[in-house]
Order: sequence, then C-alpha cells, then structure tokens
Amino acid sequence: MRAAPTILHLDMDAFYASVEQASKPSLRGKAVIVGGLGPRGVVATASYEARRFGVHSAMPMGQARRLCPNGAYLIPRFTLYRQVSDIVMAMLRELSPLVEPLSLDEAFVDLEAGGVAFDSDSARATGERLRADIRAATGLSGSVGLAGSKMLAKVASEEAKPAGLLLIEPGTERELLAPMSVRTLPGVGPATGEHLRRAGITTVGELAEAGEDELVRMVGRAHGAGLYRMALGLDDRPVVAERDAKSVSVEDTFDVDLHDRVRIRGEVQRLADRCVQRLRGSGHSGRTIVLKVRRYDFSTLTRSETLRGPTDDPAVVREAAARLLEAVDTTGGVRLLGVGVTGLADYTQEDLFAQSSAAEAEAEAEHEDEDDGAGGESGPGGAGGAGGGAEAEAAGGGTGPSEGQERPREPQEAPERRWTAGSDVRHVLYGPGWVQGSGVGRVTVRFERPGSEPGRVRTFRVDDPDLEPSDPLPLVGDLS
DNA sequence: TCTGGGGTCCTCGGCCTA
DNA sequence: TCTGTAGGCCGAGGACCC
Repeated sequence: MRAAPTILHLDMDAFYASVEQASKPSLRGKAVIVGGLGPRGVVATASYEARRFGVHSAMPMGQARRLCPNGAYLIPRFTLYRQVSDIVMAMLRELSPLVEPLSLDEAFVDLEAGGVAFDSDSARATGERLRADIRAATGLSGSVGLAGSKMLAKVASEEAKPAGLLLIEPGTERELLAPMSVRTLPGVGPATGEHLRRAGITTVGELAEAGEDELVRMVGRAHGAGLYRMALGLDDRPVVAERDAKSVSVEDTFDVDLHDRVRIRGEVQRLADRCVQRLRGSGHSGRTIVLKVRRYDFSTLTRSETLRGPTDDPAVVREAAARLLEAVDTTGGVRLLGVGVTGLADYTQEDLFAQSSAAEAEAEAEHEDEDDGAGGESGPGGAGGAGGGAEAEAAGGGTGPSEGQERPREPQEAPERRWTAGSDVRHVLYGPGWVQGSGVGRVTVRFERPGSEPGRVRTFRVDDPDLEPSDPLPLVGDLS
C-alpha cells in the first residue's frame, strides 16, 4: 500500500452551473440549472442554490421546474466548459506528468511522480496552492482530495465539497470509511446498493466485515473482490495519463416517440453518419457496429454485428446499422436510437469483405456515370441540434410554456434565427450579452460580461440585424 | 411531463475450436 | 473416432460514472 497521501483528486464544484454564474453576473447567488430544455431533458448540473430546492443531476427537467420554478434554466455550452477545463487541466499538468482526466471537471494527479509532494505537509500545501491558482485563473472553486490511493482521494474530495480540501492521513483510512454508506464507494450504484441493503449491509464497515467470499457470492467475482479491497481502503490502481478510447457512439432521444418505420430507418442512417464523423475525427476505425433502441416503455435493447475488419466507411456502418434495425420490433414506438462502433483500431484496414454492397455498386456505376460522385455525405443537412428543439426561456420567470412543438426536423423554408436560452450574443450598440429568453418574435438579452456588474435587460425583434450570435468571453481578465 | 448523452466494465450464454 | 473440457470470441444486457 502506498504510504504518502500524494494522489490528488480535483473535482470542480457544480462545474457547468458555476461557469454560467461566472460568465453571467446576474446569476450569481441564484439557482442555476443546466441541462436539456426539451420535454425529455434532464438536469446536467444544478448550482448549490438550486440544490437547496432539491434539484440534482439526472433529475427530469420537469420535476426540477416544479421544485424550483424561479431558477435559471440554461442549455449546456460545452465549448466554453472545454475552454475552462483546458485551463484547469494545464495547471494540473504543471504539477505532474501523470494527470488522468475523468471528465471536463475531474482529474487525478500523481503528485509524487511530479516531484511536488512527498508527504502530508507538502501534499496539503500543493493542494491549497492549486485551489487558489484555479480560482485566480478561472474565478471558479474546486474541491481537492488527497490520499494514498485514487479511491480514497476521490472519497476525500467528495467529503471536502464544496470548496474545500481534505487529506486522509495514512493509517486512518479504515476508521474514516467504516461509518460511510456503501454508496460512497465507486462502483456501488442503486442496484448494488439495494442488493447489499437487502443483505443487511449499508456501511463500508459492514462490507469489510462480510468478507470477500460472501461479497463474491453476492455480486460476482470481479465486483465482489474489488468491493472487499475498497472496503479495506486498498486500491493500487495507478494514475494513467493516456487512455485509449474503446468505443464511439451517438444517440438521440426524440421529443415524441417515433412510430413510422421509414422515419426510424432514416434516423438510424443519420446517426450512423454522425457516428462515423466522430469516429474519423478521433482517428479511429472500428470493427463492431452497435445499434441501440429504447422503446416507448423505456426498455432498451442493443444489437451488434462484428465485421471482418475495422472500417470507417459511412456506407458500411449505415448498412450494418440498417441490417441490425431489421431484427428489431419497433411497434409501439421508440424514444431513443443510437449507433456506436467498438473494437476500435487507430488505422483503417482495407478489407474487401467489409466494403458495402452499395459502395461496390457505386464503383461499378462509376464506369458509366461520372458526375455526382462523392457518394457518402448525403447527410441530414445539418439539423445537428438533435436533443433539444431548444426552447428558449431562462432565468427568472419560468414562464412561457411554449413547449412541445413536434420537433421540426423537416427542412424549414425560411431558416428563422433561433436564440437559445443562455447563448452568447453581441449587439452593435450594447456590446456582449446573453439570451435570457425568446418567443413570439422577440428575444430578450441581458447585457453583461464576466466580471461586470449585473447588466440591463433589453428586448429585440428576433430578426434584428444589429444582434448577432457570438463566442463566449473568457471568464477572467480581458474586460475590454 | 419521468427518466440525456457518452462512455466503461462485467457477466452470462451460445458457439466454435483445440 | 468419440467425448469431455477449457478457452476464446461474440452478442446481449446490466450497472455504473460524470
């Protein structure tokens, strides 16, 4: 077991919501909920102010609105979150070459490998400095856990939240863990937690007492053995800087269940194209194509097919996905479709057998006909936005239930500008601001910027030529 | 008006092969 | 040649995480 508490776990506090509050001064101290705004959206992150109303991650948006009707409801702005995350991750990499990001707002750092900490005192000092540096660079707060292993460091940062630091001294692990709920341990979710509860095990201490054999009998070999070790505070997983992706997938939940088989086929083709785009973007090809279908009753099934070689050919993936769909009964309706590729390779093997019959036919046809070529990308013509027809309405009111349009994915004649709640804009006269809400031909904008005083609200026609979408401003510095 | 999106890992049964 | 077995691959599903 590692002695010195030199594994650091950083967890940014209510990350998406905090970024929104930092970039929109009028939302500071207010309940902010970030997530999908469509009828089937869920909460991605809620600010601590919103959590006081009982709102939490993964909660259906409708329920959140009932609990917190006056909150600001915003769609996620991943580009901005990624920018902020890059800043934070770069700071971690200054501490050590061994940084393992878990998501945009979380990472492990092996401080010993970076030579910046070797005992409790130096680790604590490094953690405190890091928290201060992050605040100075981004204006945001993060919680830091320090311990001798990844599992304990994560438990520590969770205990330290919000905006704190906790170091678990070597030798105190078991005592600290014993009274905690089994749900504290990574890998124990609702199902395993309930399973253990029925066996009378609710705390980590009881888990340790149960013994390895009993746990293996209850939850399986790998999980049982792992749980037992964690209950003893043992975890020797190293911090791994580079991790290869194992799969790439895309999925869409539809505002209204799809019944029409032709439409379903079309959506699957569209998803296959998007999946291949992502696959190519990551420099991979893959061998196994996976189709995911969630039916009207929320039952989910997956069907997969393994090709003879890896591919990143959109036609091959489309065809495989279409074949898989043929084997699925969709009567009753589907609420979600997904297409994924696993068995990734970082090269494309030209396997004749993996070529699509369409591609072959196309190749043959080329002899006689030669204009339109290009085959592949007869894509869905953008539409991208998928999971949220993006109703606009944020902050304050909670009014305007102009929801539930039947999701116009069809081509629209006059491409009307959409102003999504929370998105950045710039007005020729008033400068930078963000969309607070829109509807009935009007868009309401609050003019403020990171670091400014809460700004004024003005309303414009949705087609006002002086109003333009813009990029997010940096959270700190540059107030020009 | 329940329940997103993008992942990882594990288990289990069926099938094939050595 | 037949049988039993072990191991690997594949497909499906469940659980979990952020």
